[in-house]
Amino acid sequence: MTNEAIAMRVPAMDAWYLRPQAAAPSGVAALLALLGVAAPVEALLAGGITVATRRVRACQNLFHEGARAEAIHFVAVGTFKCLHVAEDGYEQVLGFNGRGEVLGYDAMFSGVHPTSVVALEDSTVFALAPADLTELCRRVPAFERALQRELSRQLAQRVVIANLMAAVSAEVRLARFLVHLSDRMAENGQSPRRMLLRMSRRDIASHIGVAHETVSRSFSALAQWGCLAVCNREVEILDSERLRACARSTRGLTTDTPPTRGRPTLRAAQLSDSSRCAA
Amino acid sequence: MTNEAIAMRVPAMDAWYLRPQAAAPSGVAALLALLGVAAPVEALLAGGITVATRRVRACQNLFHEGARAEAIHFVAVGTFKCLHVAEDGYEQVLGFNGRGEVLGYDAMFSGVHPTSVVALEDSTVFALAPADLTELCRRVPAFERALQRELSRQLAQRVVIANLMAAVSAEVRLARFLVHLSDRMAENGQSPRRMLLRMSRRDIASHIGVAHETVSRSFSALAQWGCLAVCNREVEILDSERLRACARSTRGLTTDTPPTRGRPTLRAAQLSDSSRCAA
DNA sequence: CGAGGAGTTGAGGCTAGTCAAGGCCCGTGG
DNA sequence: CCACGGGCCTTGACTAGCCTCAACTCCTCG
Repeated sequence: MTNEAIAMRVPAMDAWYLRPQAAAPSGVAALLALLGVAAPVEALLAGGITVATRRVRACQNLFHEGARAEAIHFVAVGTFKCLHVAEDGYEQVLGFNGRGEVLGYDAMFSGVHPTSVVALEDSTVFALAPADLTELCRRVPAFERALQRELSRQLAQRVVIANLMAAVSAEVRLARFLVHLSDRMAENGQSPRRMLLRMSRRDIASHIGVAHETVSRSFSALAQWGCLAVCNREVEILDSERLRACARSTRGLTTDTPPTRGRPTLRAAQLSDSSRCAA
Repeated sequence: MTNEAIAMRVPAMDAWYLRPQAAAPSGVAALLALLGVAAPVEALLAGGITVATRRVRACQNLFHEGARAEAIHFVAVGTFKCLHVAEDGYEQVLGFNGRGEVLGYDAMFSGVHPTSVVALEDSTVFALAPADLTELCRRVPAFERALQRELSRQLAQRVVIANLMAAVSAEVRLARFLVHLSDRMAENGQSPRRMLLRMSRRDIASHIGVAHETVSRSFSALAQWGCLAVCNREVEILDSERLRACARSTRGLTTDTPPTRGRPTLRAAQLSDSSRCAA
């Protein structure tokens, strides 16, 4: 209903979206290389499987929520955010995806995308039709294993989201977000210490369930505590152990996490004389 | 133990809730009947597939986080909670599962359970070994479709969790939780208006990301607004439309999507005067 | 050069967390 | 049998933390 309306509102983009764009460079081989899957030559040479390459500009949708799923995508270059739009337009960000990750797998079994995916920068994906996906799984067992590993990760996403949005302080949520991001960078062979955030503060705010100003303040707090160095979207983790300790802390327990001379001026203490708020 | 006791306290409601529901002769036929899958007789007669029946007492684990997954489970009778335990012992509740739902599917592809599952009342599950699961899918296509539908739902879980834990007021979160629960009751052919909650306030609190006292207050608020009648764990939805309107409201909004106005304000506040809650 | 978005920071009000007390119900043990 | 202890739930009081609004800077883009 609303989703159709939203889809209709962007005809120009849809035209671009649906353009053939032809199977580019290497096709199947490039996809398997991206996933780190070694494949027998005969599997590559056998025809019938089409791997399309699609470029998506920053801020454009890879696909819209509610759209019929015609392909499964693998991020080759770039970063995406996965989100759900409420009826009143509020964007709930569900996660961010980078190189090697699968997009739209959650539509494979229902046929309809339950979420929208938007590029955060100019990006490239490989697109594979469901039938070709099945065929590739049959021909390359290692690919099937990679896909199943990815499926496990998708299923585990709810734990990640719950941990990020749990009832803990904003600084802890941000710390958990950064730790998670850092871990994934490490998995991808990139530096887990220096990161360039592709998403806005607002996107992070939606993802961890706080206001975007609070994200900003939490970055400042983590920096003051010596965990981070922050310069706009460039983040360097200075003290990984302290950051992880912060990410581990919950609200129920005493402030055991930032005991180390973190707070230069305890703002809360200064504000203690805030008269009364009695009814 | 305590759950048993509590269940005993509401005999009239339990009689309604726990109505016979197919006394389950055991085996494959019972499992397929549970899922509403019609199967050819020959598929049932052919041996080789073992469907075990397992009883789990209230407050006991069906399986533990980190355990190797040896079977996939289908809830035949009862209710479970799915949770993740943090290092400091904090229980993050990820969801609740009732009759007909699958438990432990997220371990199928990794071999290890990423979450724990605990019975909220004395319950019964069907257990199926992975190999038998595959075989049953092969023999009964309708079962495979049912399983794929379930997989879609599991993948969509992160959207549900994000909506429940998003940055909105506690009353809205609780309303969303109840609407979701009501919808699932309706799907199962049970009354979507009168519900007996099998989980404690604390479990709900963890699930929607607030303190358990706040859950209590939010129940009271929804009752005062005329949405609900609440008596301990017995909940009756008096005004479904108002409850859903409350569930829809959000606290913030992105200036991105709606080019026009139509700000839905912040709170569903105009619903105030409602004499009493007892119906 | 102005417009506008992204990010930061401050001030203040309000939500919800925390602590506490009390009611209710049960199981245990005297 | 009853007293006791301990869960669960509710409600009240207090207040810490976060949301909101607002101002300002920086940067990009037309």
